Amino acid sequence: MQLNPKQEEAKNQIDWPLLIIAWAWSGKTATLTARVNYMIREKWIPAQNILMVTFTNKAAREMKERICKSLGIEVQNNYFKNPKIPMLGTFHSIWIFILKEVLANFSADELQIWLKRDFVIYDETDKLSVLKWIIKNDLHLDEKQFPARQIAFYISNAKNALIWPKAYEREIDSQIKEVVHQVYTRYQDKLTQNNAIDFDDILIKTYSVLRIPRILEIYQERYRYIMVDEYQDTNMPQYEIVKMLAAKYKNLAVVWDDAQSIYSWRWADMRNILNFKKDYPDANVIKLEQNYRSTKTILSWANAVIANNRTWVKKDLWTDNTHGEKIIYIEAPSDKVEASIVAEIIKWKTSPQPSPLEERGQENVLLPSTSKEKDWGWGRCSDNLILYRTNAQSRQIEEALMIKAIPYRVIWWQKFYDRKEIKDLLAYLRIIHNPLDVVSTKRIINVPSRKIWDKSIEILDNYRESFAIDYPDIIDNIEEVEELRAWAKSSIKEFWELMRKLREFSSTLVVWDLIREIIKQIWYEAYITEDLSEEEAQSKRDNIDELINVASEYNGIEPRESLATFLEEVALITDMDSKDDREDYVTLMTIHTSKWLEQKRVFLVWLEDGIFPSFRSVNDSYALEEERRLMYVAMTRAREELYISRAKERFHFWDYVRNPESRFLKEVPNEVIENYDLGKCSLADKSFFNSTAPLSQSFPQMEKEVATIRKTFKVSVSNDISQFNMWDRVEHHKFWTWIITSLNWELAEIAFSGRWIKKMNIKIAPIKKL
DNA sequence: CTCGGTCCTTTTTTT
DNA sequence: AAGGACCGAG
Repeated sequence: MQLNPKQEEAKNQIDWPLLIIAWAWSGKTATLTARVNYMIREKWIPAQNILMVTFTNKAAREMKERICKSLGIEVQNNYFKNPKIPMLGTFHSIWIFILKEVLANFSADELQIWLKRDFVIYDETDKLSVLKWIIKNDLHLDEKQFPARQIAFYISNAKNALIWPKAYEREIDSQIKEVVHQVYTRYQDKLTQNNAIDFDDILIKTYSVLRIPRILEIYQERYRYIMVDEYQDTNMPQYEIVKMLAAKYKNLAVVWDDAQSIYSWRWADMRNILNFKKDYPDANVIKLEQNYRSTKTILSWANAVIANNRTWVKKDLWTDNTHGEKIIYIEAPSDKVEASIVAEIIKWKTSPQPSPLEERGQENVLLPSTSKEKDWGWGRCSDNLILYRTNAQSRQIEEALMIKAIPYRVIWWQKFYDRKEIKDLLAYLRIIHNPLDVVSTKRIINVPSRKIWDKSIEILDNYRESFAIDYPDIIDNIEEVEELRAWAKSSIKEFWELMRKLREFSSTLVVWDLIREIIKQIWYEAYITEDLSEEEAQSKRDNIDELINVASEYNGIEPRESLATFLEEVALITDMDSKDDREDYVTLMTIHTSKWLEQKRVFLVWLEDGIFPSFRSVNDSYALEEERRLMYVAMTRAREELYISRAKERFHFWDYVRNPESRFLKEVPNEVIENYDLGKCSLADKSFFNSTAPLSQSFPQMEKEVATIRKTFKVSVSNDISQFNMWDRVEHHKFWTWIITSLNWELAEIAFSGRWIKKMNIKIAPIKKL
C-alpha cells in the first residue's frame, strides 16, 4: 500500500520518541506495519528487538499476519518464541510471556512475586468465588451487606492504582474500605496458595518484576523499539511498564486517538498522553488526518456528534471519498418491528428478488435510490454488521434474522467460555497443569458426582487453613484427616488417582487428545447430557466439539507446552476465532467489540436515551462523553451505508418501556439524515399510536407477552384498575417510587424523578399504591 | 447430610 | 430465563 506523506514520515522516524495522533481509519495499522517492515528490512534491526503492543487479540493477529507476509515468513502459533518475528500481542499476552520467562530464569527469592511457573489465570467468575469464600467463611460477614462484586470493584481499583494490600491501610476511610482491606489481603494470599493470578495481577506482577534493575535491564536491551497502539486506552500500570521499558533507549512510538477512548471503566486513562508529553518533551508529533474508509456523509455526521464533547482535541477528519448515501434513521413502533425492518433490509439487499415493498407497488424508501442498481442482487450477508450497546440486545434481532432465514453469527466472548461444559473441562485441564488450583478443584471434584459434598470440602478447607498445607499434600495423606468419613476418603483418593493418571497422560498427549481422554475417563458426555432433551444435548456436544476444535490448533507443539499455551490463550481470548471467515454471515456484536473492524453497511440499533447513552451515564458528564465517543466509534465503522434505528416502545427488563430518542441524534446535522418513520412504512401498524384501546388489543402479539409477564410475576389476582388515578404515587417492587403521568384504561405511564418513563399495564404490574 | 423445590436476583462495555 | 441461595423434608 502506498503511504501518504504523513504516514511515510511516521514510518521513517524510528529512533526518537514519537506520538502519532490518529483519526479513525487514517491508516495507522498500515503505517505501523510498514514501520516494522522498514526497521527490519531496511535498517536491519533484529525482529526480536521490536515490541509492539495492541489492544485486542484480533488486532495483534491481523498485524502479525501482515508483518509475516511482508517478511515472507509463515505464520505460526507460538510465534513469541520465533526470533524472526517481532514481539507482537496484547499487553496481557506479552506480559504473561515475560512472567513465565522470568519465573523460569530467576529464583523466587529474587522475584518476590510468589508465583510458580505453572500458574493459572483466574477469570471474573473464579475471582468472585474466591472473594465470596473469604467474605463468608473467613471473615464471617453478611454477603448482602458486602457483595463480592462490590468488593471486587474496590480491589481492582486499588490494583490499578498500584496500591498493594499493605498500603491499602492508608486508604481506609469508611467501613466498606476496612472490609476491603481485609478481603484484599486474604485474597492475594489465596491466589498465591492457588498459584493463580487474576487479570489485574498480570500487569501488577509484571510491574513488580520489572522494578528489579537486573531484570529491567534485560528487557530494556531486548525491546529497544517499542510501539503501543491505542495508547488512549492504556491504564496506569500499563503506562508505568511501558515507561520503564522505554526509559533507556527512548525509541517509543505511541498511537493516540482521544475520540476512540472507550475503556475508562477499565481504568484506561486517555490523559496518559499528558504524561507522555511530560516524559518525552521533545517527542515528534505526527498527525494522521485523512480517513480512507467512510463516505463524507458518515464522517461529517461523526464529527458533528463528537464535537459536543468538551474534553476532546479539536480535529477535522476528512476524506477524499464520495459523499455517498444519506444516513437512514428508522423510528419503529416497537422492538419487534425494528428488528424485522433491519432483517428485511438485509434480506432484500442480499437476495436477487425484488423487495416485498416493491411488489406492493410502493416506493421503497428503505433503500437509497442511487444504490439500488449498484447493489441489486449482489450484496453478501457478510457486508452487514449490526451493532448494539450491550450483549443482551442481540436477542430480538436474532429472532428476526432467524424468521427470515438470514445466516448470522453473534460475537460474544463470554457466551462460549462461560458455559458449564466448557468451564468444567477447562477446570480439569487447569488442575492437571497446576495441582494447586483449588478453585478448579472445588469446581469439578464432584463433577461428575463422586459423592464428595460440601461438608467434605469444608473439612479439607479447614484442614488447609489450620495446618497451612496445600490441597495436593492433604490429599496425598488423606488418611490422616480424621474428620472425614471413610467413604469420603476413598472417593477423594480415587479422584486424585484419576488426576494423577491424567497428569501422566499430559506429558505424552497434546491438549487436543488430552481433552478427549478426560471426556472418556469421566464419562463426561453421559453426565452432561443427562436429563436433557435431544436438542439441548446436541448443543452441549457441539460446544464440546468446538472446544476440541480450538485445541487442535496446538497439535504441532510439545504436549506439556500445548497444554500451557492453550490454557493461557483461552484465558485471554475475547472474540471467537473467526475461522469461518469465508462463509457468508451477518455479524452481530457490541460496539466495544467492533472497534477493530469496518464494514460496508452498518446497522446501529436501540438508539434510545437510557440505553445508548446508558442510563448509568446520563447524570455523569464524564461518563456521558465516553458514551459519545462510543457513538463516534460505532458510526465510523461504516464505510458506505449507515442505518440507525430505535423503537418507540420495547419490552426490556421484563417491562414495556418507552424511551426517548437518543440525545445523540439531536446532535446530528439534519441534511445528512433521511428520516424514515412510520408514515412511509408498510410494515408498521400506523393506527397503533393513535389508538386509545388497551395495548394488548392494538398490538396482537403483545397478548402473548402480557401472559408471559403474568407468569413471570405470578400475578394471579389482578390489581383493581379503579384504584389508580393520575399523579398517584406508586411503589414498584424494584423501581422505588414512581408517579403515574398518564393513564389510559389499564395502560399507565409512570415516571421516576421526572426523567425516566416506563409504560406498564397496571392491572398486572407488580405495583402498589402509596 | 442430601436432595429437591422455590424464591430471588440479574444486565454495560472486556483484557 | 437461568443460575445461585435458601429452606425444609427425608
